[in-house]
Amino acid sequence: MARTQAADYDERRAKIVHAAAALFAARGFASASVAEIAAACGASKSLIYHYYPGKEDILFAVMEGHLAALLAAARAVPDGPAPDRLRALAGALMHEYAGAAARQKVLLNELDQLPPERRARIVAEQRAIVATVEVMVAEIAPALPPRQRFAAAMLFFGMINWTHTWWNPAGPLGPDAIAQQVAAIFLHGLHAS
Amino acid sequence: MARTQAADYDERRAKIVHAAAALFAARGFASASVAEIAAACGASKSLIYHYYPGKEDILFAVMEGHLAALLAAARAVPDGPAPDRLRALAGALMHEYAGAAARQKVLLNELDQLPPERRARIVAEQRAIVATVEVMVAEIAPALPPRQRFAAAMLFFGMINWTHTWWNPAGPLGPDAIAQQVAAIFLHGLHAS
DNA sequence: CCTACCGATCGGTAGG
DNA sequence: CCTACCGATCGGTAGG
Repeated sequence: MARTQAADYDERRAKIVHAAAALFAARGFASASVAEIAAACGASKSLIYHYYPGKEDILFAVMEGHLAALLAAARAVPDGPAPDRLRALAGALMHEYAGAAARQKVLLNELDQLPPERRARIVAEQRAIVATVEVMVAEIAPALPPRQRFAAAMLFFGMINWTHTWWNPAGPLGPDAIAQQVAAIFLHGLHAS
Repeated sequence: MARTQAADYDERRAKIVHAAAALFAARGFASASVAEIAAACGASKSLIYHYYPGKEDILFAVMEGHLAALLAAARAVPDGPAPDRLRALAGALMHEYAGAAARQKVLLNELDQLPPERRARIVAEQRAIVATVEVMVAEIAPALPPRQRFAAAMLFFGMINWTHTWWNPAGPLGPDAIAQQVAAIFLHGLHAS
């Protein structure tokens, strides 16, 4: 039987992942050192290695945790007509990004730093979210050839995901304002295609 | 007085920048080594340092060269009604990206690896291209509040720039097909806003 | 334009 | 004899 763990085991893991996300976002995965992550946690490097077997495992934890939140947000979109679902998804994603800018940036920029197997798992989860949008596109624009359905879905994610380069969640345009503008452009644009 | 230079001086610099762009795109700036760049050029590490004072200067050259091409493409868009200019710009950018996928990826992913002054210069050049789209937006949707004009322009670039994550230039959808779809969605979407 | 190196710092692990 | 953690240092490699 396993013996007792530190009472705050999960809390500590979460703190490490959080600090790592901020560092990886600011300086890049390869440039940020484990020593910096440890310092940001007020702990020793050995403590980090007690909780994670390696630096790369921390990167994977950052991405997996963020993707799990995105998938949950996508699944929480209520049933209804496709345009409503798309608006709801845009809003849910923008709200998720607003509170997780660092994790979002890491997910988008550091995928190549993962070994093939783990990268494939992340990509598969991303594709699951994309697939939900492809279904909406098929419903909104039935005349669109299947080949362009995927492209259309990716143009939607382009508008949404690119926001991390220019959008300030604390600025005058909140997550809902951006989500509405994205959904409006996409829905009217698709309909006219 | 300056002594003579190698006859193929510019050619060699271009080769270094090209090899570096491929390496930086594939492994990231921090993870790619100068030794790898040298090997890709069939040269020694010292040869690289003869042509560029440091690794970061090579990164800057990759970005500057690519942005110069993008700016030239943007300036080559002929005068006319804003919708026509936007369609032409989308096509010009997609054609530029099609032949420079590695440079495009480096420009989008490694900006943080540049020191503040140089990063500011790159950002300023990017903003110049964005400004041309803001002018088009103002012409297409005069009712749109100025504050949302910038956001709309960035949503356009989101669709365009995000293509580097999913689009295969050699696939069934060529640069013109993507550009047309982007322009159609954006123009119809904006008009209805 | 190369080989031979340097100061520094990396990710990861030893003993206690 | 366990888990949780520390100070110190390992072998190897980075940019220059």
